[in-house]
Amino acid sequence: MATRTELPLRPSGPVVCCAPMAGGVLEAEDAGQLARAFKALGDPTRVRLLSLIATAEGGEACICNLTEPVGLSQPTVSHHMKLLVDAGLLTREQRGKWAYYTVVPAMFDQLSDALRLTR
Amino acid sequence: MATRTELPLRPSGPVVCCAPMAGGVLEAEDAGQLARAFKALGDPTRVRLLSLIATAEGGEACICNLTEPVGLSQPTVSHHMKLLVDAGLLTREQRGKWAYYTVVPAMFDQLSDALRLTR
DNA sequence: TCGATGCATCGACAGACGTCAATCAAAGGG
DNA sequence: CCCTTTGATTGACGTCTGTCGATGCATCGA
Repeated sequence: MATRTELPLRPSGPVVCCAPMAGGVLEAEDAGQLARAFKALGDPTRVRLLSLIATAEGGEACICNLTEPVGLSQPTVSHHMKLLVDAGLLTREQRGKWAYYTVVPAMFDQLSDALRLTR
Repeated sequence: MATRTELPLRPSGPVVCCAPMAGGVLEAEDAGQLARAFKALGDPTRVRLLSLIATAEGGEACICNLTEPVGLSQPTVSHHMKLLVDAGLLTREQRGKWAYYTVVPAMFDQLSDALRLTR
């Protein structure tokens, strides 16, 4: 395809996402991929959850560590976490009774690059 | 803690977005600022519009240049453009009959930085 | 002055979203 | 084995969002 002036899409990347944004005009599919990820970031609660996890000891946190800080019910927090995992921003690992969540740096890198207008 | 892995925001940007976030977890207000901007990016049509403008001749475009590429009605395109302007991602300038839209690089820089986990 | 053009606004509507209480499922501990 | 703990799922709710057609408001050309 002719589109590839910037915000390149790594076909071989570990994470499936994103070919933006100032290069050729983004086609519908690429725009959809990007928008899906950004939509997950478009809620203040989810931004706080990500911030909490990223700054937590060991870079991980379980639901029980997150419910109180954000001041929402446990089902709501679980709901947001699922969205973040589905968006590829977090990974989930079950250890015993607890579910530990960790950020996916590669995804953040890709999104960060997607917003860079200059090469 | 020692390594500052967080979702930071540059407080010194020329664009009004996002208060300085003192050291650790993002507070509610800061998270809200960030989320507002990302929410504007959370729609495929808006991502395409931004891409179209960023790659356009002279870095600007009017509604009439955007309606056909995205395949939506003029009112809908105007609606999206207003959201993008309100989010600080675009500026609008009326010249004669036409309204020209341009991207705001500083805002993209800020958001890009906010997604960087490593300092 | 009149008609055409470019956009914004309005009103409406279907679908998506954020939230909660209630419930369910699995893992540990006694 | 129960009973507690942790977290996911379900069902319901009010609100927000994306889209359109119709309309209003400037600006320009004739």
